[in-house]
This record gives sequence, structure tokens and C-alpha cells, in this order.
Amino acid sequence: MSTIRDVSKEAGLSIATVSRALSAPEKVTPESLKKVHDAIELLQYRPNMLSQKFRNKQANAIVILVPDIANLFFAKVISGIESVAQKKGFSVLLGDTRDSKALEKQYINLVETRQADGIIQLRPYSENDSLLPIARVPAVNASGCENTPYPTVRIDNVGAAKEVVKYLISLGHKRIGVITGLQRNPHTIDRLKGYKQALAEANIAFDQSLLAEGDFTLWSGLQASEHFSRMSDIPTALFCMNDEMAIGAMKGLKSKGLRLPQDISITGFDDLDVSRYCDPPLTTVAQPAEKIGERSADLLFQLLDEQQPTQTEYVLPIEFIIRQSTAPPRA
Amino acid sequence: MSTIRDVSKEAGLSIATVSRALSAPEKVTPESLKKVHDAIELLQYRPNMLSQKFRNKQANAIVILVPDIANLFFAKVISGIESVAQKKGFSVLLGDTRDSKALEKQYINLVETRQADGIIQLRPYSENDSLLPIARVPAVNASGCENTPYPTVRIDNVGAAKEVVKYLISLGHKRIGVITGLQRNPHTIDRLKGYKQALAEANIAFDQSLLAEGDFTLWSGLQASEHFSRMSDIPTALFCMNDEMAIGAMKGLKSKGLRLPQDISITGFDDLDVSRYCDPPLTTVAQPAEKIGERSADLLFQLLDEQQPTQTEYVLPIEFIIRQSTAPPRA
DNA sequence: CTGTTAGCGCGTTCAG
DNA sequence: CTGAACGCGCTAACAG
Repeated sequence: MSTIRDVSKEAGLSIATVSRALSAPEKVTPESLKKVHDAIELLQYRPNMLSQKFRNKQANAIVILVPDIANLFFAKVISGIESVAQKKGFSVLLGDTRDSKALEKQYINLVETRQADGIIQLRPYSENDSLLPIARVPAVNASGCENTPYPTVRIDNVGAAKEVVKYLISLGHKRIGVITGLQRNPHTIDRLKGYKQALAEANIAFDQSLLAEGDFTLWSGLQASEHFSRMSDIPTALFCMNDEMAIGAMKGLKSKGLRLPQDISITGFDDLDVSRYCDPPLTTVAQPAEKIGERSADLLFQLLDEQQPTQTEYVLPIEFIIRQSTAPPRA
Repeated sequence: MSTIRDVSKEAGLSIATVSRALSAPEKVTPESLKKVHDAIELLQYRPNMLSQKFRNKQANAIVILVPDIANLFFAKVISGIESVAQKKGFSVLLGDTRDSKALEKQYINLVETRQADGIIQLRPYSENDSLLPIARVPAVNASGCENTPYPTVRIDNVGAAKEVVKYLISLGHKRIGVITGLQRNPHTIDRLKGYKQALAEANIAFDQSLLAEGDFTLWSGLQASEHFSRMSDIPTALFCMNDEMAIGAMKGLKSKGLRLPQDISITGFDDLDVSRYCDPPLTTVAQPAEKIGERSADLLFQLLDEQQPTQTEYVLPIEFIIRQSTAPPRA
């Protein structure tokens, strides 16, 4: 493996000149430049970036902390981040934390040991995170919720949930069930807030028995749907906090002989690819996943460049998509 | 940011001793060890891994080349790779190539410039890849097909397709349509081979008109299904080369009033989460995605350790899952 | 067991 | 415009 020294010898020039030829060609005579390039070609020289990074004290890399990479929403966010990083010449280190605090810490370690320059966290922030030394390193939270104590790119979960539920109410629904994520998940909390606000504004009392807890998986949606199908007074609409649970619930409800949307309306959250194609097509909220990724990468790079970020919280617009899984309740 | 030198001063020991205390504690007296640890604690010292890597000429990182990270199958493979790398203390660099050769080259560049030690390629190999200098760097192909010219972890696509089609034949089907991926995609080629073999063994002639080309997306499956539903003599079964297309096709066929599986049986490939829950649940082939990832990472690490790999091609078993989307043809 | 020394490959002075 | 020399932080010899 040839080094810059080999190139300098081959070209009959000094190391410094070769270095300059590479990083500031305009500071070198065309003749020297050519000699350098010829030598590089001949020796198949490739600069050792490990050395460069060491020298420049910059890893040119960012870490993405993702709770679960096999989740389409996260994958899309990552894709957005990646494309921005790519253009900036930065590498993206993948940190699949599997929801483990210990693993998360290990990945944060990467930037503390200069293997990466900053972090993008794709997990919603929750109170007891204060342990995490994320505050000490350049970090951005994407896909977060309200009240995240560091720079954030997110959607308005409260508002989105409210919009969905208001729509159901506008169709004439009054008994609206909800399948939540895990109780303490910040997304759950925010979306539940929106649900309650919509009810309140329509003077509908909140009914605890219309609430079933899931964990954002398809299976849990199916489970939760049983809670409702067993009720004597089945709700006429179901607000599910993500599409996977909605699809699970649809499956469960249909198996009980309920017709969608005539007997019961269903809404989701996320707009998965399949949601357009399930039966009936699902009314849902589309998050601009790629955009969230891009924006958070932009924000992180601002932080790294030590520019005063113009803004430290971005709330991106969602798109409420009405399909055929919702209809007025039966008279 | 304190360095090892600061620690050595604080501890009243030499740099070398500090270094040893960190990498080979048993070579240092307990007293010295304590002094070092105290100093580290006091100064909040974190070793500069950039320097270590430079010194050791090892990036301790691998690159994953993935055509599209927002694809659940790939995401799972990545997850498997990641968990193995994690244990080995290696970082994973994400290379979302978006099917672009240029981007791919850029990522391969990462190992040529020592920013990574090896590569795992998640795209099936095809002939004209020979341009790529992958041969020059430690690389493993995961999710590949037959005849990949470098170490590979894969499933037997031909055999799997054959098993599916043989099953359909065993149910009594004779007119079996197929929705393929893009014609030149190696997966398409392998699976088509299996399809033809199964037909041949049952003495059923191959009929070109029963073949519709898709591109592995849901939408293309829906499109392709129209080709069949318009036929006067609709096939009694449809072998789809992945689940997404199968789900799209199911949607298309149902909209034409066909009943599944009574009027037409459908099979997929991949076993997505939703496939269990669609209506009817899809008969399909499950690939051991995580396992593929783990195994390919293991293989790459063998290569990096310059052990003679015991094996350079692993063919992992698939699981054929029979659900309710398949049934005997109507009499 | 410990300390001294040299150098990894590169960028960056500072003279010429 | 060019080259010699230094040092980034760390590890690996070697000598004590």
C-alpha cells in the first residue's frame, strides 16, 4: 500500500507538494501537478483517510441511533439522513439500539471517542433519558415529541391525532375507541392528548373503557381489537396509533363478522405502503419520513459547523389521507 | 480534551504505562492501575480512537451496501449483521446505494481509503459487476444468487421457487401464472428457473403467456394481475416472486370479483409481517433474513482475520409456509 | 513492572 | 511555488 511519501519520491517532488496537489491544486504548477497525478496513477495511490481524520481531528461521520431498523418508518428517515450525509462527504454509522439503553450508551461512546462527530437520535425523548450524556455531544432528535431538551425535528403528534379524531367526529362518530402504543411511550402520550382535545372540543366525555393498549405491532392491534369486539356497545370508530395496529385490528374485527367501514370505521397513523392496499384502504396520517431525516441531518451539520442554528426545533407538516376505512356511523 | 499524556502526568507515570493499563491491565501493578484510573476519572479522559485506528491501521468498521434500506428484507439482514459487528466491536457504515453504481463505487472507496475494513454487499451479483473493484477488498455477498464470484451467503432461490410451484401442482394446478421481478434481476432468473423445473418435472409445458413482469413493488403486482384477470382462461394459481407483488395482485384480483383461494390460489416470497394478516393469509417462503446477516458478518470477519474460511458459500434453509391463499383448483 | 524512544501518514508551518 | 521539519495521540519495541 503506497503512501504519500512513495508518491513524492516517484514524482521527484516533496511530500508537501503532493499534499498540496491533492488538497489545493491551484497552489501548484501544472507541471508538478501532472507529475503527481502520473505518480499516483502509477502507484495506485489512495490517501489513507484514517490518517487524515486523525490529523484533522474530524471523523467525518455521524451516528444514527435507531430503536429498530426493521421498521419502515425509521428506515425511511435513515434514508433521508443518509442522502444528506452522502452529499456532505460524511459516513453514516448505524446504531441499532434494540431499545437498549446500554447499547445506546455504547454508540454515544463513538462520538466521545471521536469515531463520529455527532448523533441523530430516532427515539422519542423521555424524562429518564437525562442519564444519557447526549447533552455533551452534538445531537439532534428526529421523530421526537414535544419538550425534547435538545434540537429536534418532528411532527405535531398532538395536532395530527386531533385532526384524525375531529374528522371522525365530523362524520358523526361519538363513541370512538383508541388503540394506543405502550402507555409511557411519548408518541402515545402526545397522540392521546390530541385524541382527548378533539373529544373535549366536541363536548364528548372521555371514556377510559374505550382505550386499549397495544405496542405498535400488528399482533397487538389484533389483540386490542378483541377488547372492542367483545363490548356490548361496540364503538363506531377506532383510532389506532399506527398503521400496523390498524391492520391487525381490521383483521380482528373482520373475523368477528364486522364490516368495515359500515359497522366500524378505522384510522391509522404512518401511511405504510400496504395501507393503501389493504381492504378497505386505510385512512391514515402520512409523516414526511424522508424529509424528517434530511432536515435533521441538515440541522446536525449546522451544529457541527458551529453555526448558530437558525432554529432548533422544526415541526414538519403531516398529510391526513382519507381513504375508504372511514365512513359515517350507521344510523 | 485530555490526552493520554495528560493522564500520565496526572498519575505520575509514563505514557506507556497508561497505555498498558488500558489495553493489558495484567501487565501493570495494582497500585499503578489505580493511579491511572483515578487520573482518568479526574480528567474525564476518553481515548482518541481516531488515533488508535490510525496507529493500528484498522478501521474496525465494515460497510453494508444496500440497494434500498426502506425494504424490510434488507433491514432485517442489516439488523443481523449489526448485532454480530456490535459484538466484535466493529462499527457498521451504512451505504444506501439506491441502485446506483456510482454511489456503490463511492462506498467501496471507503475501504480502499481504510475507513472500513470490509464490505457486505446486499445486492445480487450480476455479470457486468466485474467493473467493480470489489474483488480487491474483503467482501461478502449476502442475499445473492448462484454463481457469485466471491464469498456468499444466500438461500437456494431455484429450489425454493421449485418447492412452491411443486406444491401448487400437487394441489392439482396446471395453469400456473407467475409474476416476476425485473427480467434481468438475478433473483428473477433463479426463481424462474425453479418455476420451470417444477413444471418440467410434472410434464407441464411452459407457457410464455402465463408470465407477467413486475418490479417487486406492490403496485407492479397489482398491474400484473390485470394481465391475468383479463385472460379468457384465467390461471388457477399465481406464483408471485415476492410478497409485495402478491399482496398487490390479491388486491387486483379481488377487485375483479375473483375469490381467493377458491377461484385462484396465490403464493408470495419473503414472508413479510403483513403476509400473515392479509386476506386470505398468504402462502409464502420465509427467508432467514437475520441469519443471513449474521452469517455473512461472521464470514466477513473470518476473511478479515485472514483465517482460511472454512467455507466460502453458505446456502441457508428457507421455510415454506402454507397459509390460506392456496387451495386446490375448482373442479 | 516501568520508562524512553521511534514512528504510523498526513497537513502545516516556515524558510527558501 | 516548493521542501524540510514537526507533531497530532497512540502503540510497540527495547532497555532498564
